[in-house]
Amino acid sequence: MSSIPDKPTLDGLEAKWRAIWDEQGTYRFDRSKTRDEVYSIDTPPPTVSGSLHIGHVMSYTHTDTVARYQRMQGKEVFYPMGWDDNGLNVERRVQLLTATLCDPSLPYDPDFTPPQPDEKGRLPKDPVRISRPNFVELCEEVVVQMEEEYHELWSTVGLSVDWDQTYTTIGPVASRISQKGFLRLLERGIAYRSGAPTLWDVDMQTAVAQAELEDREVPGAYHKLSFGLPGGGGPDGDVVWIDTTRPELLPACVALVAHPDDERYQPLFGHRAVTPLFGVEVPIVAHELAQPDKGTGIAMICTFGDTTDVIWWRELGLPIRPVVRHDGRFERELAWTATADHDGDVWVSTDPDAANAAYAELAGKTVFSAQKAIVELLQAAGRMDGDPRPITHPVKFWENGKKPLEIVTSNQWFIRYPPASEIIERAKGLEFHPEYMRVRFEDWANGLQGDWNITRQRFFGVPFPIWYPIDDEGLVDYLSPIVATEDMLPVDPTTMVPPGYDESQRNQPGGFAADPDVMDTWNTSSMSPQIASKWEEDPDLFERVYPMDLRPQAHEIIRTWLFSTVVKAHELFDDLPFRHAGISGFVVDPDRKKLSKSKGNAQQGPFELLEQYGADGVRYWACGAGPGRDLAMDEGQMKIGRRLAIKLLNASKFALGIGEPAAGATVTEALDRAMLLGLADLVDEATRVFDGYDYARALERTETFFWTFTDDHLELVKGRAYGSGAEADSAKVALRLALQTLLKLFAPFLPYVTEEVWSWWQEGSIHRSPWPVAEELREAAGGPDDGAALTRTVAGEVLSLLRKAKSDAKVSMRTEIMSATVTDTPERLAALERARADVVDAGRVVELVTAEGDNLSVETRLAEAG
RNA sequence: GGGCGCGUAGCUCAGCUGGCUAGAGCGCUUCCCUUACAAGGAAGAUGUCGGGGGUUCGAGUCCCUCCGCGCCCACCA
Repeated sequence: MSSIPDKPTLDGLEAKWRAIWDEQGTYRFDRSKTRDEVYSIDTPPPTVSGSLHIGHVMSYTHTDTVARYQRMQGKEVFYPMGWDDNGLNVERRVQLLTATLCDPSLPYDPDFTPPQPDEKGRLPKDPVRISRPNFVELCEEVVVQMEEEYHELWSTVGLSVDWDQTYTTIGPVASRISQKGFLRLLERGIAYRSGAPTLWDVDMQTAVAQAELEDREVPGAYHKLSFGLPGGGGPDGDVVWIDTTRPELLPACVALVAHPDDERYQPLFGHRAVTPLFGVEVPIVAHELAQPDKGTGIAMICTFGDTTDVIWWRELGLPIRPVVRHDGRFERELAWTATADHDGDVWVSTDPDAANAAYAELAGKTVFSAQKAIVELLQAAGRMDGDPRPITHPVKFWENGKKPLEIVTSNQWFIRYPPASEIIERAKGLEFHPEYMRVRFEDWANGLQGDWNITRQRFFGVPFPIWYPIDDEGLVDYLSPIVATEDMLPVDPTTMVPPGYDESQRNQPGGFAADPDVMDTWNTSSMSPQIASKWEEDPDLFERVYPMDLRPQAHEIIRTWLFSTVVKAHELFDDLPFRHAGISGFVVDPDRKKLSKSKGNAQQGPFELLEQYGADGVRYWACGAGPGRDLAMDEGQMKIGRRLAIKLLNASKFALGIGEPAAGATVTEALDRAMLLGLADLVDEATRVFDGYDYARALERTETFFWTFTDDHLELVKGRAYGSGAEADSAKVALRLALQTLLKLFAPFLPYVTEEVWSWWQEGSIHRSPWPVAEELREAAGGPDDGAALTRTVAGEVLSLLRKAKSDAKVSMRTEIMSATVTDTPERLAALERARADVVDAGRVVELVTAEGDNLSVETRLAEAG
């Protein structure tokens, strides 16, 4: 407890209280508490590759208000912090920051130092190729720097995180848990390895999961090609015209497809067509996904042009003719022959010489160049109708990628999804805040196509605890994995040796080879509840905090993080990983566009804003948006928040400065009772909405009450409070009780200023003090008093009119009113009588008379100015 | 194409299960150094509650429809 400062200020509060909270362990998790006494939060581990922006501050502040509320409600809050330093994003950023490129074939160089920027701060244009261990080292260095930045940011914002409970998604605990989850699913056949068409980013040369896709509108063109129809029977006789945007995939064509009800093509089903240039016979098949109104109504199926091709290929049991390599270029060596050499040979042509000549023009080219080349060939051969017709169409990209995705075949690890209905049913036990966000979860479950590919052909991430045997001829058997045992975890197969082998057998005939890939970052993030609560690492802790109470997160990652976490817990624990999902919106600029650095509309960094408006001011702005709502970037609101904090300082100084009431004093006066009863209602509402995760409304209601409290109540009672006797004590008791309550109601939002004021006159931290109880306020007010509410209303209105008289007369508020005549209904006049002395005092009225009338009016005679 | 959300004063938003003359703050106008606060205070002006129907004694609040904005999803030859 300290004294009340003469000149209260917000300056320096952040540094002061951060240090004290840290030193006193205000937010430290007390692990003597049991699960029912604990409120646990599955904090989103921020991706440390991203640049810090104000959007982070908003959503994390929301979670913090809930954490602080629950703590004051008596819960022991488990509020850890993780760092997502795993995955492609980090890797890309490290490539950019250090001008390096990972080349796994290179040996480790212990003396490597990354390229240094020149005098203009620029890095060399051509990246230096380095080994995988060197690259991982660089990643770890960059990640540590960014974690420090985030820690500083969160700490300034005032997140009540327990900094002893931190984890990283690449650290040994996370790796072990992630790998263990994988091994358990592998045992049950839920994780499996399979060769399948895979969405592939040709730039990064890695597989990409469905959840990471986005559509982009890009220019393309229809090309109308003619296929031969040896038997005739088509609408155009012995040829059939198809439209395609991917003519370069003609050598990969495996069938033509039309809708089963399409009368134009029904005669062709079961017959064969011959591809132009390549002379390959392909079946003409029917499938309901073919759209009669698109192009000519009959399409070529290639392996693979888009995801529809994959569906057709799978459902119609077609052969595969892969032509695009993993680097996005056409295969160099393909040869067509007149007859099949052996069963299943797909490179058979009616005119192999022509086919091989045509393909020679494509071999080794990028998809883009190959398209130009094949158009020339088709036009020269008279197999194309006119020129390409430009269109704009949506194409799938990796959400962070630069080039359209290709679909290539490759061996990958998958996790089998349960049926959508099963996941949706499981999620019924999860409360969404706001509830309407559930549809995004369910839409995603219902739209799933195929299983979850968790393999990434990258270097920085959690590796698979897997090796593959090499036979005596040196061939790796990728479909017979050697699995690590759980006691070996975490495993890096490139440096560790599988059971029963020794290092000398690595990459040798009869030996073993490491799985070269790493896991999808979401495969690890999806176990954040288990990682934070240290599943099977610290069973005592796990018991106390798992499953979690709250998963806070942004709506954009419902399909990734939320979905995969629910699926993992469903499979591994047969339960939900948390009970509530608090979904936050975005920070948007005034044009409603998502705020981001890349669009150049994020002008001020978060540290500058925190410096300028204070953490409390920024938090006030952040809490202007309820769950799921977007929030406009608005420095004006931060300014208001700062002003509110200053007002709290001054109002508190005043209320406390009047002095303490006599021991045993009670609240007797109508205005005091009414104020406390109103406050009790406020407590009820704030509690109710907080329980429903509507922190924004709790703040708004509290703020509204507070301004009325300072503008009217304080003005009305200040004269009486300065006096002595029971009436003065009534005011003092009520003021102190109200102040204590309001500070607590504000504490989750404005942790610094409320703690500062609390420290003037109370022991301990406000953030560990109990949340106010409405009934206690009602008792202090002496029980219900319906009339008091009217007294409060009428007194406030009359005071306002008295002030208006002075304002209209352009005189100081200190000017005396010689006489004031209040006209109103008898009932309201009676109510006013209970506060007559307070109104007279606050309005500086010499003589107050009343007259009955229909509605409120006030006539005044002012004293002479001067 | 399907779905979700939003559209209330110049700006940012309240308005819960329909009910007395539609609210707050910012901004704006006028005024006030009043001993909690001039990084303040008082007072004031400003709204066809997106448009059109409907239910109802009564609708910003419920139903239908249209328009605009945002987001999510989509099998995109």
